[in-house]
Amino acid sequence: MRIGELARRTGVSTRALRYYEEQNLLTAERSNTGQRHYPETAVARILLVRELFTAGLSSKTIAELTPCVIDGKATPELLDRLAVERGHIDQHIVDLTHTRDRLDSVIASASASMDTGTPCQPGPASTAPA
Amino acid sequence: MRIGELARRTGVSTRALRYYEEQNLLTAERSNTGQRHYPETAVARILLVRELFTAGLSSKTIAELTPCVIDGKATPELLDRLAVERGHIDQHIVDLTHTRDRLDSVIASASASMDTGTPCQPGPASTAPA
DNA sequence: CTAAAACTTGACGTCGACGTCAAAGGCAAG
DNA sequence: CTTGCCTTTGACGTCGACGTCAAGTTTTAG
Repeated sequence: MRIGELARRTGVSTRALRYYEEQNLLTAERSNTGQRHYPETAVARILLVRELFTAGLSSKTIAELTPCVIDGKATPELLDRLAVERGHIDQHIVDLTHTRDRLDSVIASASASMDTGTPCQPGPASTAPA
Repeated sequence: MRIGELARRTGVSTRALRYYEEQNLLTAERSNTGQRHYPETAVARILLVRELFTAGLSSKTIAELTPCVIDGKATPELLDRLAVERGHIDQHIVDLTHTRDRLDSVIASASASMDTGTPCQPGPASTAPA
């Protein structure tokens, strides 16, 4: 498969795919005229890379970890790095959950104040009041 | 309180604080010589702003929503925006949880393969195999 | 064979959240 | 008054993940 089809099938731009290759997140066979050719497995690989980008990892980190995730090439150091990144993601989840809950209570009290017509005395969830 | 103390107490640089003001995330009194002076409540406000930045909101979005979160100034439109952002955060949590679980299974199978000495046949969690 | 579509490398542009440096003015201590 | 830290505005720099031309090949459709 060539780069255009891979782009369509993954929803990732060709520019991004070339960028991924440049960052060693992806390898490609070359035809004798220089065009990239990808195997079917490239699709899953791209989706993994996207997933890790979405999780906030940098291309450098992804480049270090994908061999482990894809091929099961795991050294103790890579497993450490993997655990560290897992920890970051976990912390991010904790933070996001906290923020979401806070927004929920803001929405709840704001909705209530709109219902009652009161100017919204902030409830116990607000951090602001002195 | 002047900008330096606020910076120390929030762990945010003075540059960032001026940037926040420029983006209308923060207001400051000015002394007759032009120096910024903040009330105690500014500390909590900064922490809220940081929380929302961490949650992936842009300064523009934060500027639109903080009046609602801080002062309870809620119009139906703001409540909508708030709910939309809550949804984004929620989706992000779902994505991150999925990625974390995937990393977990990679770590588990990689650890197992290191224990057994096998070259790590990917388990049911891997998306890669054709 | 020819025109269109797809592909190549190279290089500059973008955007957001600041970092960093510069030049100048403010403020409390000795 | 001067020393030294704090603060001011202004403006350019940065970094990552691409977007966007540009100019030239290659592949495909007719």
